[in-house]
Amino acid sequence: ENIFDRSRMAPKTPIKSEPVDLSKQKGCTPERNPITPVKLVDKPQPDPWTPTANLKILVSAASPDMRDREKKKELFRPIENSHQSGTPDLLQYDMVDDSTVDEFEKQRPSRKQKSLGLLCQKFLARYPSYPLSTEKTTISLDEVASILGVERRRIYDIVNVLESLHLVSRVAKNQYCWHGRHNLSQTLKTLQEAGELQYGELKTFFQPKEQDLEYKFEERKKETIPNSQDRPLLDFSEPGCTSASANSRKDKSLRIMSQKFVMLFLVSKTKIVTLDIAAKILIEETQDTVDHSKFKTKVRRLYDIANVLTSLGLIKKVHVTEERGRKPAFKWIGPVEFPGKTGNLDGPRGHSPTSDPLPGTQREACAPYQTHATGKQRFTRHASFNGARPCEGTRRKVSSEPSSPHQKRQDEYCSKMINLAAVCRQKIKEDTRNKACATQTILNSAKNPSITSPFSLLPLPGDSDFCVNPLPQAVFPVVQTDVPSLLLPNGISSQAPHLSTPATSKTENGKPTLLPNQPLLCFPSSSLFMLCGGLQENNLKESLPTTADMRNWSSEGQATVPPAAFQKGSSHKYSSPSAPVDDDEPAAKKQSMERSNVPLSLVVPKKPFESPKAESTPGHGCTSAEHLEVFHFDLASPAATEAADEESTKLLDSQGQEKLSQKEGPDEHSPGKDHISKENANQPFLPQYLYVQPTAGLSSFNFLFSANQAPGAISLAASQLPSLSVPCVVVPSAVLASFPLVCSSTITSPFSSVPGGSFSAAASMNFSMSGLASTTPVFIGTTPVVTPKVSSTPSVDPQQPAHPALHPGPGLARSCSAVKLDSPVCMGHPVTLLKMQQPSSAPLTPKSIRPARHEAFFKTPGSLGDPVAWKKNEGNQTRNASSVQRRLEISSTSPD
DNA sequence: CGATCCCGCCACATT
DNA sequence: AATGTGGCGGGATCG
Repeated sequence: ENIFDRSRMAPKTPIKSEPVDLSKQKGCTPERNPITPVKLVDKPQPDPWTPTANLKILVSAASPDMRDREKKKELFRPIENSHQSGTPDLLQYDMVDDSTVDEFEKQRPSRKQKSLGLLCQKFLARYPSYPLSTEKTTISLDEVASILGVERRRIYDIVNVLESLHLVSRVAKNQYCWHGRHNLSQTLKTLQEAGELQYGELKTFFQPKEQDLEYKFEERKKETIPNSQDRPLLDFSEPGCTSASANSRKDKSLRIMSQKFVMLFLVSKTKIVTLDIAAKILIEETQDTVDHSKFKTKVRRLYDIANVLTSLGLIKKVHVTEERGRKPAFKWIGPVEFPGKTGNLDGPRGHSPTSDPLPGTQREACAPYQTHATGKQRFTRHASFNGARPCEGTRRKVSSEPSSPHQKRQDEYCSKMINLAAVCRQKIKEDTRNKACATQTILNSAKNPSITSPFSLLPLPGDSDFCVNPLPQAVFPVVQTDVPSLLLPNGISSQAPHLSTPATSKTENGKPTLLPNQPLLCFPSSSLFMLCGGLQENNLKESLPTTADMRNWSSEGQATVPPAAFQKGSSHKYSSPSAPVDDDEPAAKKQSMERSNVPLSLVVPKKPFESPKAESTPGHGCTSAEHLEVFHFDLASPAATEAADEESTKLLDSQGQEKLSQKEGPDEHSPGKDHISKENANQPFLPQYLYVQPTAGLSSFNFLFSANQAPGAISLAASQLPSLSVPCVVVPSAVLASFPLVCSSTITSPFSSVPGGSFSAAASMNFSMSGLASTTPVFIGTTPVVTPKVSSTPSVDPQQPAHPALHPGPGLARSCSAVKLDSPVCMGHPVTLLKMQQPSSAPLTPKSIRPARHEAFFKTPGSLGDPVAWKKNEGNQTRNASSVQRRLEISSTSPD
């Protein structure tokens, strides 16, 4: 409730002012910004996902009853409406704002607002992309449905797809277990392998170009591919466990379709799959017949799947123009190469191996049940681990199928499938021995939900996932290695995916070392979004959704990305240094915290280096501190970003720049705002950069830097960090400052140092952050300068340019390297940093600094609220704005 | 008008 | 039989 209120409050204010304010203040409150967007009035559309979700959640929390009632319509509406503004939603109820908003929006929900994609984002926002291994999150369908205000049926659509990727597993009746993205890479890899077998031949066909190809494709399909019907090809999932019986029902076609759909992407050279081709392929045997109706239905389902995958940031919608015309298609934007083995997570990168060492597999699936497992599955699983039994695939046959006639075929297919599976399995094993092991275990464990945790616990090779968990052991050693891997994982829902891409870039960049650094960051994907959303409101939202953007960044930005991945992992690692134990607890706590925040899940990374300090704090102290840190982190970054964005946007926009945009991809977005949003999105990444952490309450420091690495910058950071840990710290303040700044420029005051100029600087910083620069701090300094640059052009190109300029910093460096940025920047960074420190810090002590920060933050209207509040999650939008502040508070607090 | 895809009926599975 | 799942496709929206 508290949260709720608070959020409301804050938002409200901003809201009120809305347009006007914006124009005036510009920076003032981040919140506003979001609101501003509202201006979108026109309908930004971007979706509010997060915000809305938060709102809903809040609402539900506040009054379940209301929720139910309103649930569908009313609730929705308001939310939706508000959602534009994001924050307002919550508020919506009251508030003047409403009136305002309502006026515009009110009208009706608009179908988009109820879209599966949006719903999925909301759903994903509720859970951490990389939950700690130790904890298991169970999902109650009814609960989620009511919270999100949708019918349960819709939740099934989401969960089924997520289940196909092993992000969740069914535990029991109405209960699903959230696994997060830890095993995503592994799952994708498996799918890719399976896809090679099944569709490898067709690869060529995928190219959209020719129809002819398509035809061929189809033909082959028939031949080659077995019919479908099979169940999950892959289903790694669970092992048989239980019942075998399971088989029942047609296998969830949606699940199978989802896997196949993903496989098509993974085996496609272009990574682009048009809907019609996918539908044809997926129709399976039916083949010829292909009734038009059937085709139509299939396409419908693909849209459902695509919406979820898009929300996950694995694909984005594109259009391929063929001779005939333009056809709807989707492009894979998730990780492509999976490191030899495991690859987990990393995905994005493609590079190789990062570290593969890790392997981690982890578990994934819990196997929900056996049910599915069909023969094939079995194999797969089996492969994974024992195999054994399973039921056979027979069940299927029996079942219904309209086309019983095909049974034979099916059988054949099944056998083929099985063979394939076996092959795949072998390959997989070979490839990833480790994985396999892990997987197996996982699988086994998977069965039991609880099991999972064990995995995590286990250090195994598998853990690689970076896991988070790995805790102690892994932690130490791992650090670097792990980190990278961690990075990979982007996670995050929408963001995450994005991240992944970036990750890739990272990899490139990276040096492994760098990577390690990255780990630092983590941020909850959602959180980011959330934040962003709050700030920018709609824009942000959009950004989120659009993974594509993310990609862009990543690709361009290079670095940008890593962020997500690390999140948790990184944090862990860092923290780990201190002691396993600490890690664990903290981790656990974190998780819990995160989870609660859900949206925010961050990981906090603690720095190993610091760890010592942390340790001092150890346990609880540490934990708390850590958490705090984390939050700060996350928040900060987001906030900063947001702020930056806002300001920048505002400023820029006004000027025409926007461009901060960094990277955004040129691709899509066009509108200024969009850009912004992108930026925001980027921002999330920002996190990569730095982090500050205060470790123990003490001083700590924090800092951060970017994951990305910036070579130069990074180097600094890295070296520094580790060693320095302390000194560097500064960042936070900077960050904070930035935030405030962001918020509104107003902040300047806080910033004291910066006033006017600084202000701008601050803004810039934000940008940078978002942009990529990992090094946020740097940015600051640099930023200012950059900012101007930024103005450069509008969007597209600008992005980078701007950023580069902006970023210069270390993170930048990375980015530079990768992207266009200029390296020079790097140089700047250091400097920047200094600046940063000075201002804030001069004082070395973090604490002292902090206060200042707070002030700044606080300034913001939102004000703070308790950390707790935001913790909760939702309310995000509102939070966004406020979040920043809160963060600040927290940070300060925590230390305290 | 084609692309999307929400909505929810209703069959089948599970309890 | 009740309840959980989820296939499916009509038809509303969107672009």
